Amino acid sequence: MKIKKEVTIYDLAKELNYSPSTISRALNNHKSISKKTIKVIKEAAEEMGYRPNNLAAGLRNNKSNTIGVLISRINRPFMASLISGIEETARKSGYNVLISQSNDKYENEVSNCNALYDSRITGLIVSLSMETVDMGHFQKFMDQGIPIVFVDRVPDNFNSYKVVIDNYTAGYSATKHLIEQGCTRIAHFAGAQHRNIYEERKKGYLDALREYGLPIEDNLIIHFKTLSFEEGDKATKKLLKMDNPPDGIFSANDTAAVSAIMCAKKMGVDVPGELAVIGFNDDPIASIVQPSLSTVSHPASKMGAISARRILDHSGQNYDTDLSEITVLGTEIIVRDSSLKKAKVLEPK
Amino acid sequence: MKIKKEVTIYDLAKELNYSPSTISRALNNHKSISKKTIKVIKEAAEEMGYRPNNLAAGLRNNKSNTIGVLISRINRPFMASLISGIEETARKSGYNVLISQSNDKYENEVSNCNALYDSRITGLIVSLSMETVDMGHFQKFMDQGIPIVFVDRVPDNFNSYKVVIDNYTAGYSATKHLIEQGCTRIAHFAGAQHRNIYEERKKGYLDALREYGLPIEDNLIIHFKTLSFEEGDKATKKLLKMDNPPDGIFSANDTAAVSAIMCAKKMGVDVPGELAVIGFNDDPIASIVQPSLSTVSHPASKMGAISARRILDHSGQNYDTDLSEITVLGTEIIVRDSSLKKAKVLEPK
DNA sequence: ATAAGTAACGGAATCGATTGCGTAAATTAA
DNA sequence: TTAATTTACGCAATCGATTCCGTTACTTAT
Repeated sequence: MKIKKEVTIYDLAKELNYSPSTISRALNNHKSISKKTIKVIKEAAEEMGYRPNNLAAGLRNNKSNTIGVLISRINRPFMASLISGIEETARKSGYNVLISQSNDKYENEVSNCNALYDSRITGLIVSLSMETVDMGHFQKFMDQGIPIVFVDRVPDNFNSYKVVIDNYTAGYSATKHLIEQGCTRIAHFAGAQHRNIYEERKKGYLDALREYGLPIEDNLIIHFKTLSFEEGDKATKKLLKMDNPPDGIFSANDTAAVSAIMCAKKMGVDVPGELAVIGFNDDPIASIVQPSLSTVSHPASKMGAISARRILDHSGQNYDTDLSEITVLGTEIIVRDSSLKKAKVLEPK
Repeated sequence: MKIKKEVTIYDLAKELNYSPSTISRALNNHKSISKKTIKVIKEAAEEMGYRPNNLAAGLRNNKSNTIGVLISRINRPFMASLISGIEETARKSGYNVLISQSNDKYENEVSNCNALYDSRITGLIVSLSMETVDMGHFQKFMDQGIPIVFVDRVPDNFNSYKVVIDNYTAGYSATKHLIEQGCTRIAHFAGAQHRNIYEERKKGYLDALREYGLPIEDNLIIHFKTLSFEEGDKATKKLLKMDNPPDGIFSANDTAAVSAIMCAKKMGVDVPGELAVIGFNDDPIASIVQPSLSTVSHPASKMGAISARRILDHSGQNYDTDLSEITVLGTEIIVRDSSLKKAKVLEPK
């Protein structure tokens, strides 16, 4: 089949006896074009099926009205919601969203980073891969004044926009909650400690224990590689077989927490009676598992929306590489059955 | 801070005393450039921090090495996996992925469609919104020879590439499975019937009943609007309060199926003893709910990969608008506890 | 009535990479 | 040795939209 010729502003110009400059200005509502002319041109454009060519405009303006997103994996509830929030906000302002996943490999992060740069994105939103230590691949964005927003998994040795939750307080509160439920030997499923989020959750856990005068036992702190279901199952089995098993677990994610609940049940250990469990993220599985999983809820979609807004609002601003602008969002402890040893205390009105 | 000047092929040309043509050809491994020159130019490019400008190349070639994705919502397990598969395949071939979500609104689908078109995407992958009936907004892609791949939720009045699962057979098999487990009054949670996937799942359900001589009872077929948890809960309650309640449910998705299980448990109805349940999709919640949910597994990521490949392989081909090329993928019945009334029969080796 | 101002538009360069066509030099064939 | 290729490049147009400078025809102020 034959391909129809695309309609350009030159075609419109010829058809309407105007210059391409006027067509362009009219389509962009430039003030030096009369209302009447704008109306005529826009109607003709509509009728002739004109569609702007973003590549041409982008080349001329050296930007593409596109936000690049660089994350580890799309098919995780948190990440999917994050992207969803980014996409919604971006689209409202007429921006497109380019996505890429690193699968937690540094190498992929670097090459995806370059691919996004080559597309001349307006800004970049990043959640670091597990492996990433060096930040060199982000420098070219800074050099060009292209804003970078790190979200959730952020670096601490690189200045830029950052959107995070207060992982320390969340970890502290989750642990405190278990303590208030009567737990005295609380284990922690910790994530890779070079990623800020896991490090801070652990710090919160440790400080809560200290504050309540509970001993810190190294063999109750399990360092996970990926916080997967399998890892969680194995760790739980090991913990529950100890001579003096823990009576609570604070897991740095829900997947491992759910595996702990299911493993405990299989081993005949009562949750929360003998083992209280609290997770992190509020994934869908948290409300489905039985007993339902207490957890820390993450405003994922909102984080995405804020990150996108950072980029949209940045336009033309000067980039101060000497400081970071950090947005910290609150979290919420969602108390469900897996941690509820005592009856819920009614809040005063 | 000052913005560094970007390095272009003209800068390389000046620096190395070659013409821009030679630089361009060298970077693209054109055969008329000597190996030695290519090596020299590429090394200089690397050293000077040259990065190609996709906008410029795209404008010249009238394409952007970008695949557009238009779906209803990103934060659904199936969709997230689909995109993940698309992204992986696309990136391996050096393509970027632009995403947009319609939130199941026809209006959004149309405007996102235009936005993607304006970015001169190489191809479009679409899963239709719930509302979409008219297909006019896709015509401009056909006119330009830009391939469209409909995936999962596909139209039947529009010729193009299509990637689907055999929803009819899956619905048939799921229902048959319940029958073989001894169910005689099987309810169906049906989705919106103007979307092919739900229509076919229902057809499969109906035919299985017919084949086994079971009566079709209209009051056992519940038509859902969104197959949400709440809808499922309500429907289940209604069903179980009937004088002659069903002994099995085939739900067109897992969310509603899980809600049925939880609702039944709350009402003291044994699953699968008094009510066997099977869902669709194999979402993560399916293996977490107790009893674990039998379901139909969807090769989501693979569907994404195949869709992307369709577009990558299409390049330059002639578009025959008189036929559809349909790829049908198999599904698998995953038998878990929610449907297992009888002991599992061992397969012959 | 004349200078000054403004409204409405056109010309042409520009963004960066690609590529058809042309050409000089080097190599091979005869 | 000369003609015929082949190798290795350069020139300049091109893609479509934007925008800096004009320019012309009107208004408005004085």
